[in-house]
Parts: sequence; C-alpha cells; structure tokens
Amino acid sequence: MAATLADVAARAGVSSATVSRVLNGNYPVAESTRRRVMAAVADLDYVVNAHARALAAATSDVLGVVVNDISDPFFGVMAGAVQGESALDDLLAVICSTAGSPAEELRYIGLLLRQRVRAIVLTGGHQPDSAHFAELQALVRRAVAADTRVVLCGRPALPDTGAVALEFDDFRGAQALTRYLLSMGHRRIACITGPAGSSTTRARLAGHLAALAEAGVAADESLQVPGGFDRTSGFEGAQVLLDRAEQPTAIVAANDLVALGVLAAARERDIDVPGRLSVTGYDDISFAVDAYPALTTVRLPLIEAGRRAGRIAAGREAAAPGAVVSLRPELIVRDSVAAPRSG
Amino acid sequence: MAATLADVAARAGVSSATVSRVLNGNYPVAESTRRRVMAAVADLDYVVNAHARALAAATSDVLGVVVNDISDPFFGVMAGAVQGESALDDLLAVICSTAGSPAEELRYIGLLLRQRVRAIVLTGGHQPDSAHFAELQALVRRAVAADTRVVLCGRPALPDTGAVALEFDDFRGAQALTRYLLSMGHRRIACITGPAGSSTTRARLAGHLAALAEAGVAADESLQVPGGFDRTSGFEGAQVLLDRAEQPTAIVAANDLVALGVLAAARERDIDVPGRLSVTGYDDISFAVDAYPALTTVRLPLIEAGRRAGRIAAGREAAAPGAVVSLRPELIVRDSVAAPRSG
DNA sequence: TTGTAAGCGTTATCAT
DNA sequence: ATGATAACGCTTACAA
Repeated sequence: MAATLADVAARAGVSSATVSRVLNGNYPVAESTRRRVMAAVADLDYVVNAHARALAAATSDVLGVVVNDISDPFFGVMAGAVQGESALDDLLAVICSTAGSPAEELRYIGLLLRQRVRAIVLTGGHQPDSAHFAELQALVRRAVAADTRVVLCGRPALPDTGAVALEFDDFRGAQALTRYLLSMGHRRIACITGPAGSSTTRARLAGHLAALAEAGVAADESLQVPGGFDRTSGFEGAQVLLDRAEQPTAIVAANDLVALGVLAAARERDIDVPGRLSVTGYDDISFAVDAYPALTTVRLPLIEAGRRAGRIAAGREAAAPGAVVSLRPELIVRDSVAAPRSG
Repeated sequence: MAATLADVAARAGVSSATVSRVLNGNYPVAESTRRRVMAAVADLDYVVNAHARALAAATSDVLGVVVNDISDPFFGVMAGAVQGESALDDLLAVICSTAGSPAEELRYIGLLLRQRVRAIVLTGGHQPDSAHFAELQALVRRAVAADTRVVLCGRPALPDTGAVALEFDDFRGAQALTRYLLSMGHRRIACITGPAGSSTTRARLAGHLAALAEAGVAADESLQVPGGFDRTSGFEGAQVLLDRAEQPTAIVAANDLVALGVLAAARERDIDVPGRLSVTGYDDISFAVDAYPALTTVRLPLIEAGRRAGRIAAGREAAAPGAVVSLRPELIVRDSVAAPRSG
C-alpha cells in the first residue's frame, strides 16, 4: 500500500541505497540526484517505516514514561517535562498509566522492552515489600544490561540495577512541614497518609514522625489514617478525623489533592481553615495556590526532575549508571496554616 | 546482544516458526514442545522485538495522541481516558505535546505516521485560517488512506478526510453560559477569549454573542480581550479589564484555568467575587469545584470523549469514516456568579 | 504438529 | 558518487 524505499528508488531511477542516503543525509550525494530523489519522495507521499529502520539500524526513536495516572497533575507535569525535553531530540514518548499497580508497571516495562525503547523513565513510588519488587529489580537490571537506559524520576533508587535515580527527599520535606506546624504551636497533628506500603508514604511519614520526636511530641497512631493520593481520600479521611471526640488542630495531607479533599470536608462542616483547623498539602501542584485558603505545602521540583530525566533518557546529559541525585523540596508557606486556637 | 527467536529455537531444539507459534498462541502446538519453548524463553530472557514483528506482520501496537499540553488537566484527562481504554487492547500510547503550534502538530503527525501507528487521536483546536490547515487536511487524508484511523477528540470535524470526529458543541455551551449570566441580570459582560484564530475560541465566542444578540444586548468589542488558555492569560486579561473606567459586572473566561487567573487578579484587588464581579469558567476540570468561589462553568464530557476515542482508535468500537458525533456540554452552576449590584 | 523459506522495508558493507 | 546485497528478527504460506 504505502510507498517503500524501492518505489522511490525506481521512480527516481536510482538504487534504494541512494535514496536511503539522501534521506539520512549522512553521506555525500550529488545535488542533482538528491533533487530527483526528493521529488520522487514527494510524488509518492513516501514516509519512512520506523520499524524497518529500527530493525536494520538497531535503534529506536521512542522512550517510555511510566506514571501512576497521567491525568493527575503531579504526573502530568513530570511527564510533560520529560516529553518536552526528549522531543528536542526528535524522540517520541510512550506514556503508560499504571494506576499505582506494581503488576501493571511490570507489564508496561515489558511492553516497552519489546519496543526496544531507548530509555524508560519510571515515576511514582515503590512498594518495597511487595512480591513484585524483586521482579522489578530484575527487570530493570535486564533492561539496563540490554542498553536501555532507566531513569527513576522523583522515585527512590533501585540499588544494583544500574538505573539512574533523581530522588525527591521526602523525608526532609515532610520534616520541614511538621516542624513548621510545630513552630506554629500545633501539638495534636493528624495525618492522612498515602497508601500503606508505598515508599513515598513511608518517607513522608518518617519525616513527620522525626519532627515530632525531636520536639518531644508523642506520636498518636490513632491520628494516622491511611488513604490514597486522591481528593476523595482526603475528603473521607477528614470525615473520620473530624468525627473524633478530640479533634486534631492540624491535618497533614499526603499530597495537595488529598488536602483539597480535606478542605472540602472542612467547608462542608463549616470548620474554618485555618482558624479552627490547619491543613497542609505536599507537591505544590499548580492549583495549590488557587485553593481556598491557598495551600501551605512542600514544593517538589517536578519540572526540573522531569527535564533532567528527559535529558538523561535522551542521552543528552551524561549520568553514570546507578548514579543517584537527591532533589531538595522546599517549604511553601501560604494561608492554610495558623496557630491553633488556645483552649 | 539480546536473544532472538532463532536463539530460542536453537535452545529448545525446534524451528523458529514453532517458537513464533507458541509465542503467539494462534496455532496448535504440542504441549510438550510448548513447554520446552517457554523454558528456553525464560532461560534466555527473550523479549520479542516489536519492530521485527511490526515489519513482518505489518501491524503495530501503538497509537498516537496529540495534545496541546499534557500537563494541562484538560488534555491530561482526555489523554488518560484514551490511554486507559486502548490499554485494554494492549496498545501503547505515544503522547505528543504541541504547545498549540500547528507546525508542531504536523511534525508529530508525520513522526507518528513513520511509526505506522494504528491510529492517531487529535485533540485541541484547529486554526482554520492558518497556512497549516490545508496541510493538516492533506496529511490526515493520507493517513486515513494508509489505513491509519484518525479520531478527532473534542475537536471539530475535518471534512473530506475520513477522520472520525467527536466534537464538543462549544457554541451551545458558551451560549448557555451567557444566557445564564444574562438571566442573572448581567448586561456588561466581558470576555477573555482564547487565542485568536482558534476554532475553539471562535465557537465559544459565537455562542456568547448569539446569547447576547437574542437578548437584545449590544456586544461591546472593547470588552473582548484575547489571551491563551492558561492561568496567566486570565490574570493579565483581568488586569486590563479591571483597569477600565467602566468595569464589567461579569467576566467570561476562555476556560477554567483562565478563570482561576481572573479570580486571582480579583483577589489581589480585593474585588469580591461574586459580589462585585461574577466569573465563569469553561471545561469543568476537576479543580473547578475547589476554586474560591467554586466555579460556575460548562462541563465538557472529557472522559467520555477520551474513552470513546480510545475505543474507536483501538478498533473496538465501529465508526464510519468521516462520522461526526456532537457531544453536549452541560452548564454547571456553582458559586462564582451572582446578580450584579444594582446601581 | 512441525519445518522450510520467502518476504517485510530499512541500513550498512562492499564493490565499482 | 552510486549500486548490489547481505543482514536485522519476525510472520506466514507452503510443505512435509
């Protein structure tokens, strides 16, 4: 159906090798033939077949990006940065949404490997104790061995796999946030955590507890309710927390989306934020500033991480196999936190 | 480097044809050989080469999705729906961000065509008068002729190209919105429109003007300020409008993001919304409800459109070439509109 | 049920 | 500067 190199060659009265040369422009070709060839290309609406090319040249022009959910701005922003940066090298990005399922993640990595992608960028969190974790490590190791760069973007390193990691230091971010809450006078601080078992949840919770510990404030497990990373988790988690006899003076949400849910729940109950309840987010997605009240949160360098991951994936920025970079989060103080009401 | 079918065949002591058969499972193979083959596959960490397969079988397992900006939730949600639906057929989705540039769009479509993608889903708007438009039509026509399905998702039809269109009826959506504003008593209604020349901008503006006309309200061109589809355009557009001697009682924003910018500008000037100024959005992205005040807007069936586009692209849902479906938007009344202050 | 072998559309190595 | 031609790794008639 579609025209092939041979068709173009026939039409231009040259060999297919010559056509290939003018198309790739990496070989001397007489100007006159080049023009004849280009004319034939135009006449026939010829479009190279990337598969044939990939097969013959053993290279591919696509990279894979694995995210939990591309419609979540946290991932959308990172994926966009990866894509934008890699597009500079004419690379295409396959984007895969796992919905947070480690099994799906493995499946997608497998599919990407079949495609012989140049690189795979993995975002999101690990589930260190899941049965899938060992499989993941093995798969990544194999990928790297097969010359497929693997970049962990905003995700903990995968030791001994050769994957490059751009980690977010969630421990410090969460610690800074809780320290701030403490400094404002809060003592009864509740958390709506991310999914149990996720590395992100662990790191953020650990940072929170560390801040509590250093201030000599006892951690109350009944104030930790688990959830997901979505608005609904925040809404529901807040209901649970606000039904308690002794209400918290502050709620630390797993991320901004969760915080938005908390704010909605508070609004529904006519609880003034931050007057009667302080709320914090995490990530600083672009909407955090438009929430009401504007969210006090922790800014993660999503774009910087994505861009850099894109450059490393594209091979434009060097990175030693197994290198790990830690990216510092930044506390962003806005309006959703105030001192607790005395009494 | 990587193991090939032949390697597996050698190891299993069978022909490569047999290996291909067990891998594809579309041919009878003796259970004993199947096991030997699978064992060899595992031993060698064999992974099929999708390029070789695509070349030989003349089919590909990927589809392309073209968006303006994947980090914008409007596109993120649609792209996510397309991807999620097509993943059911084990298809991979290449996502391309054009930043609204028609030239980039053409470039990406070309790249996708090389990849011999199964289908291309185009989102966003057209620029009917741009020089690129004719090229776009020609390219789409060629794609369809080459058996690449093209689905226009939330985007106006492309006549005579064979592309299937899932249109949003922006005229009616905008009309309903302005009618509502009018019914609340507004007469001096300003607009911050999308980019001049975009089909989306035109349709929404036309709906707005139609509503004005049917109510016998004269349209004041000085109340229309152009912009982009981002928050900054809203912020800046609002500054311009609010600097006018005679301020509008309502601002119709090009979309929710723009409306968020307008709200921010109003907040900065201590202008009460909706008390002194009403503001409307468009799209009903998920954050619209969390804005302050919650945005009155027009809901577009983004997920429905994306899912359906994904199904058509995957070939799971039939659609006659050139078919065009119009999806109805819905007015969502929340808190950002009130009656104008008398006087 | 299994093997043989001819493509699929490029690139790349030799020649010329 | 250009042409043959052998890969590249798989699918798929056609045989056996």
